[in-house]
Amino acid sequence: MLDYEKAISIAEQKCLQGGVRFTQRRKQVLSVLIKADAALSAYEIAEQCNTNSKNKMPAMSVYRILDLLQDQNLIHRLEIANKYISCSHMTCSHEHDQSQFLICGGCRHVEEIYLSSDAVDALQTAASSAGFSAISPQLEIKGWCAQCQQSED
Amino acid sequence: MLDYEKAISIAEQKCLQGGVRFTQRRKQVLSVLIKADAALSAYEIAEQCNTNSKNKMPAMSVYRILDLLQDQNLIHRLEIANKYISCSHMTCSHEHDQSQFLICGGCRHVEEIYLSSDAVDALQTAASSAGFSAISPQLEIKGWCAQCQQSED
DNA sequence: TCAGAATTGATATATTGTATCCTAACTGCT
DNA sequence: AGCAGTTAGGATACAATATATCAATTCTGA
Repeated sequence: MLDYEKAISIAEQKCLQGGVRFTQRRKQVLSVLIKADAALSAYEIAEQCNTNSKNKMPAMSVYRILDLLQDQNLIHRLEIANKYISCSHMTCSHEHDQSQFLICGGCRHVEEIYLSSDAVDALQTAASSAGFSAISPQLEIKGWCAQCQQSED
Repeated sequence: MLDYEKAISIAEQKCLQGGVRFTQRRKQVLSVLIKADAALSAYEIAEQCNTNSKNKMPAMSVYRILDLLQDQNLIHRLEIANKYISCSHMTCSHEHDQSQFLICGGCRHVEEIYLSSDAVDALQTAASSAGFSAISPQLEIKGWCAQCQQSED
């Protein structure tokens, strides 16, 4: 899990750089995601916010804030799982332009992995020969986690 | 695009082998997908059915039928796009256990690609070292198609 | 302080997908 | 053919995810 204090201060910086404010509402949403250390749906995030605080967080606001946090590269949206996760590279100083996620088809558990550059290159090549000129830097791969694999037997 | 007549007759066989009936309703849904030669949402399929025929096709039935067709390996569900596409290997005689789709983040256009076995191996290796014992045979990759790439400029 | 921009609130609605229960159609058996 | 059991489809309700819109509020810079 990310160092919470560090992550928040970096988020603050990134928002500043991006010309947007790091408001209480936005901090609240990001905090939930960092502390959860797992992929959560927008409505799960809203629920979390509402148990921790009396100031009601509507789902609508969560979506807006998630969009913004994504623009600032602070979180990722996992399209296969319909969930959101805090960027594990947030506190790194160097640049990362590739993130790969394994998503369990059974329990929807999400695991971040690191592909070899060869594998990434192969994907890029296949994509461009199909007329896709720029593949997304984020790859989602569906699989079966060890636990769900077992219970299938 | 698939040879329609051939595809339908193969679907009939596969259903027979699978111990399920290839009813008119199921044929209707599969026909729409084959003829569309593109990825369609469940509701788009229902709409298509309803313009071609007077016998109303409820979305609920479409979902049920899509599930079944998927079990028989006649169609694929694209989770990133929330759409369905007829299996382009339906009329092949040999086995295929890998399908890879490129999905445009802009227009949601879907393109089927073929990855080298090296690339697939790399994915498998990365997955298993993360505790995912069996990666899904279907890979969805998000990117930007040539057209959407242009209009971004 | 005040105007304009950014942010949030509030409400409605679209889209995608499931749950449930009942009816209709088909199949295999006698 | 007639019946019992299974499979398939219809109908309705609703859950989960997401977007659109407009008004109110808060912040920022001049």
